Amino acid sequence: MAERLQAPRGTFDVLPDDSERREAVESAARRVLGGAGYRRIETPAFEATELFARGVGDSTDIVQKEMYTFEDGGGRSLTLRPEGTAPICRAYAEHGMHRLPQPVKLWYLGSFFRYERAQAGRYRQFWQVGAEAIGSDDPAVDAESILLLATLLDELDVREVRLRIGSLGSPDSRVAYRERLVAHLRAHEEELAEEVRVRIDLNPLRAFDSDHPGTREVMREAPRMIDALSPQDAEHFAAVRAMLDAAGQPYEVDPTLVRGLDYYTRTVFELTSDALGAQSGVGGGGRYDGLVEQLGGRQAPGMGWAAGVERILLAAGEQPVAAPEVDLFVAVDGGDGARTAAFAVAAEGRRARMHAQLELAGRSLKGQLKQAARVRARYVAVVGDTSSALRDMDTGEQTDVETETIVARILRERGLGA
RNA sequence: GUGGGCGUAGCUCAGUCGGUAGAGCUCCUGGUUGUGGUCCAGGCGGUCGGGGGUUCGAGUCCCCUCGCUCACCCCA
Repeated sequence: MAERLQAPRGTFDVLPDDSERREAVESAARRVLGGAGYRRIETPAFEATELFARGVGDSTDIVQKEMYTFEDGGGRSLTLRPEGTAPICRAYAEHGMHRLPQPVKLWYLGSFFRYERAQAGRYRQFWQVGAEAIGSDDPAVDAESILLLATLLDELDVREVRLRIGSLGSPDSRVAYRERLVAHLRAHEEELAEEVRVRIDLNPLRAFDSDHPGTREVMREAPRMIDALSPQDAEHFAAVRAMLDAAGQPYEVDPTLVRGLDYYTRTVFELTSDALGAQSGVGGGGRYDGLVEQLGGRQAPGMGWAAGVERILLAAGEQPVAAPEVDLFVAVDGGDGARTAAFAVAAEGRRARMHAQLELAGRSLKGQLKQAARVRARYVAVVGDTSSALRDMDTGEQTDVETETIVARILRERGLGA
């Protein structure tokens, strides 16, 4: 035998037994997001590398080391999409969606790619469901967006969910704040962890996440973004919180909440589940008021989030899905004539919109009955060379019938006929 | 990229001090009832992740390597 190939590291097959639960995520997303006026969008699986370099940010881990980048036959640098927001902003600009009633509300479900070491809840190809509202900076957009994700997770029975929110301010106050933070870190450089020191200029906000004792001590005294918000940003944040309060949505304000992508402004949030392992983030997002413009469109504020399908499934309880019922299983008890006749019976049943299955493996009659029971068939037609029998699998009753009348009989008995 | 754990049939696993590979489940066949979900019997199925070494002999010991997995990091 030749060497057996495996799915690449960090990827997985969705087998039939798993696919029903994933479909439940999709239909819940359609229900929750569609119900709020979001419409589905699909963008390409790969994009110009430039899109992510500019949109996500050069200093991010995603751009620095996690992208699947390749050159196509025409010498263009392309990248398998590592996230969904930048492509959607690109589409917004490309299709002139600023002419539509604002905000334009879009949702998506698809797979994304990041070159990382796989672990529980983290894969190289993974699926995300996401929502973006572009074209309004109203705090109601932020609150509604957050609430929609919380609702979606609730409907999918994701366990032990916690919501944290914060605000990063707008670019100018963020730049000023950043300078103060860097100065503070510089002043205490020798007390910081090595990896934090290396990133002082690249991404000083990361220092808040460190669990290094010396660093934590330094960060206790560090200036916090949330205290440095401009009056307008502080007001925006307060409005978002007031609306979450009004909706009865619990949350905690996390002044150190840092998201790993550069485009965020103002509101950021994260939903985590304690039912998960180390990768406890189920979904998160925030506002990105400068992104569309940065990608060459006209200025348009935006707000959105993404949630990991695998993590949703991991954090949701096991929910048994009932196997679908089969109306008719057509068994063969005879030679070639019987086989052909059986084929015709199954075909006729399907034309009558019945769920009909045919014996396809040359099993013994006993084996065929076993198979019929396995697929939860309601009736079994045992088709012979000259005559046939129809068996009710629930009652065990079996009657001899003309082969040609099998489908009509079932339709009559089940009340499926016209 | 760095650590820890683990790699024996499709799946879950056993394999004693190194002696030449087993169970349960699944699947197929037959019997029990002329044809199902019970029970019984049988069958299919494994280069013991791969390579090298020690040994008369390695699934068992040593080295290397690959893979899976959890964690760091980061995020969905």
